Amino acid sequence: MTTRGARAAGHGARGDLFDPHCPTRQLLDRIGTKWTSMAVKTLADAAPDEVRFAELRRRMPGVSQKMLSVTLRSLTRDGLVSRRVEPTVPPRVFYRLTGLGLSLEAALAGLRTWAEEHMAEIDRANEAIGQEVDEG
Amino acid sequence: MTTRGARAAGHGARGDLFDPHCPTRQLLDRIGTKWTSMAVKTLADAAPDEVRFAELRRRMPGVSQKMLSVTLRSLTRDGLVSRRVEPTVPPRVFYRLTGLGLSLEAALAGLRTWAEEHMAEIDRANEAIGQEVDEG
DNA sequence: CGGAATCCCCTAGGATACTG
DNA sequence: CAGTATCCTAGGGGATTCCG
Repeated sequence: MTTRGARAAGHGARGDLFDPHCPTRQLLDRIGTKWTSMAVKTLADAAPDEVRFAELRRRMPGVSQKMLSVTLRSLTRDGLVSRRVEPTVPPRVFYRLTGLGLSLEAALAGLRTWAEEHMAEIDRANEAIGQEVDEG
Repeated sequence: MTTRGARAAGHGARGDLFDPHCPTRQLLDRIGTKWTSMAVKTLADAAPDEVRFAELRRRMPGVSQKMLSVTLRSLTRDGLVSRRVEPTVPPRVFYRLTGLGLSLEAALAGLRTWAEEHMAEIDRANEAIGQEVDEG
């Protein structure tokens, strides 16, 4: 999650710090961000309907308005989310996953399944540390 | 990637900042870390063979010895990687994915595929920013 | 209502040096 | 060889305030 600055430069450029052929790292830089996966999931649950900013915020417990804004802007830039503004006063802004976003959600679903099935094991492994000497 | 400190406390505890029923977030906190996914992949490619520390380091271009160490310790704590020490002088330490680690790799493979197929679109979307006004 | 700007803290993670 | 310990900085992300 460190090389985020490389985005503006375009990571196909010559001066890359890391393997430019590792799209996985790039992807994780995006979805590894605190609220991205939750936003994608929330929008996916609503699809094909659009969701307004405030409503989205309500469905994502704990997110600050700044971070939701930042997250959505990033997703929009990446072409994963579409943004529609109704130029009323006050304005209404709607978000929805694009086709690309939906396909990402499908890929994420796999991870989610794994997490749901196995995170408990990881927790148990962590708790087991420190006891292993006794049991030896 | 921020709430990492919650690990020691055990995220089943009462004081959780976020939904304790979101294992996906926990998982991303792990694999979203800069070197974790690369380490898992590298170990998976070698499986079922063990890999020594230095060899692993060589196969992961750019990783510092500190970060590899930290990453491996974390993976070991999580039960995703097994660690075997030969108490020779100098010592030789071998790493290998556990069954749990291998199953994670399988889940990660899905993400990798998605990334390889679609990161280019994301790049294109990013580059398109700024032109969209011209095109009307 | 949606969001941009500012301030500030905290952690990931790189460089370097030391140990067994 | 395989770490561990220390120092340092860049950036994520929370709170708060201001704007159209």
